[in-house]
Amino acid sequence: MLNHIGANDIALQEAYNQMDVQRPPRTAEMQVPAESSFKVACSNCNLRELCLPIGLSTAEMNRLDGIVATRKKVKQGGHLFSSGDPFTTLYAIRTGFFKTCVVSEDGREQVTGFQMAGEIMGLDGIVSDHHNCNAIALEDAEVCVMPFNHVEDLSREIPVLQRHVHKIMSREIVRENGVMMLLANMRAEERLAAFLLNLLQRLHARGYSKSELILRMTREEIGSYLGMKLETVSRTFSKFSDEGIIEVKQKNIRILDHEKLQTIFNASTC
Amino acid sequence: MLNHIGANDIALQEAYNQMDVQRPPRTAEMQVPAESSFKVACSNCNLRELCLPIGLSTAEMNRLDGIVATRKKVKQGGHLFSSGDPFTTLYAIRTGFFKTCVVSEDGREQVTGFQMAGEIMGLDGIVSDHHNCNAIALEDAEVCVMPFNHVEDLSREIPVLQRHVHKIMSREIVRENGVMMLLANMRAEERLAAFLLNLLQRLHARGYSKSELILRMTREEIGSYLGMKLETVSRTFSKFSDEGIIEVKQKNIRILDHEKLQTIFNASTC
DNA sequence: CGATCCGTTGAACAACCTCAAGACGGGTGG
DNA sequence: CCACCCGTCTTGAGGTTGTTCAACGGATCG
Repeated sequence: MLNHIGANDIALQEAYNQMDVQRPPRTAEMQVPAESSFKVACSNCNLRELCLPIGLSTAEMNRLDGIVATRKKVKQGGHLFSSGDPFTTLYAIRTGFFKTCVVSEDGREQVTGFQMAGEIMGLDGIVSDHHNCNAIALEDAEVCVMPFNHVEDLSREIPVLQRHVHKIMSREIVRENGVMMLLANMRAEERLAAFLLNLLQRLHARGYSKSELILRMTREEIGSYLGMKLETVSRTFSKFSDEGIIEVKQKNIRILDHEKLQTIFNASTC
Repeated sequence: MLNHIGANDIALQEAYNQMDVQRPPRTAEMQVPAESSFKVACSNCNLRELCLPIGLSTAEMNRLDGIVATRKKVKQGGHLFSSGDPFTTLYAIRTGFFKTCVVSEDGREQVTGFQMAGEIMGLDGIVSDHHNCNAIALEDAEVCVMPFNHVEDLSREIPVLQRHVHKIMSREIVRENGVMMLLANMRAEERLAAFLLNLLQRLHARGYSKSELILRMTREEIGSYLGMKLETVSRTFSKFSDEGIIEVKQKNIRILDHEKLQTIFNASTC
């Protein structure tokens, strides 16, 4: 059930359990203009198991290297793409953290997801050739630019890639099914527990601790995603803290009782 | 915005405006065993513009005929597939009406969508090779069975089909984004207005009236989809009725003031 | 024609929201 | 280096929406 709101790395969690990468501190020197870009190769990217299918031959891998046209840096707060922009490419996150959100005519913003390294963005644009949401960096980020025509061309020649693309889209559909369940059926505490567990799972798959995390988004953004007001998010954090389940220090969260969090998440009998 | 919760027929609405098909009354004779199936062809199916890409050559069309292995009838209340079933095929609805729903461990059911003729079901199963939701017929139905391996094989040879498959999946992602917005941000009246307008739009695209519809689902199923209790659904229907916006006679709904419904849907300033 | 499911309505209640005030922390400029 | 400022977060009090529980009416179907 947790997987329903999970990211596109569920099956790969085990493979990454032994990783112990720590995110390097961001320094001023690393912040280059948002539009700068340069050539790269997937075949020696340490995230390739997150983005690409497994079991490719060397020849196929070499062909796939061409799938990433360029990389692109986005500074914190910058838009990778905006609703209404023409759709031409998918993006794979190399570093950084994004939110995607839709905005209704009357200005209400709905965060539809949070994305981290190895996850794919832009799938919403395929149906209408225009993006349907905003993708905004919550910290300085770098993405791989994958022209969709090229993805399709290669998919026709590499069945494993074709299946992989289909799985990524299907996974997003299933994730959103889980969010619907969360929004329609769960109470505030269950939502927040589900949110934290999901983030922990995805971060753990990337080599981070299971018992600590840094929230890259504000309380308001969490609230938007979970269908509750920022005050309720804050109160629920406080409640968890009072109960000794977590320790909250601003954006730093330490998990003290993972099991209890799981129990809250599973709670039907409230 | 309405399109966010729309079905996979948005772009085709205009093409179908002139249709004037009325659903034939269901009789006992039409109800055959759920498992019966037989061969058919897409090329002369009157729903092909809803299921299939436009602009195919005759040769391509002939190849595509083979995409539907069989048809399958499902009786009201029957499961087309269930969560956990091995995934092998997609389904296109020929006649009838379905709901898809996920069930959490603790037994809470969440309706994730309602599907009608020309719409595709089963995309949720691709990611894990197992279905992730239940698809249940809300009236006697018939679907086209399309083995997914075959869909993929043909997609590799017919780029237009490949793109079409991608669009269908992207459309589902965008639809669910809209549902998230609805669940997280809207009040009961807005949700129900959005729901009615969406159904009307999709039915209209299939030749039905813009001012009348028959609900194939119960108040509870509507409530599940919209994240509210059946009592609230009923009360909101009554409220709309009192205000002269609609006329409610059990499952029969007549739209008296389409514009007002639209206004409620758009209402930010409540 | 009775059983059952479905829908409607009322009244009390709870969860969450709204509004408001104040605390904290990081960044900036003097 | 310190003071200030702004965005963010926390907490309280009171209000509102939607839920819960319950009873009843109506439709459908064997």
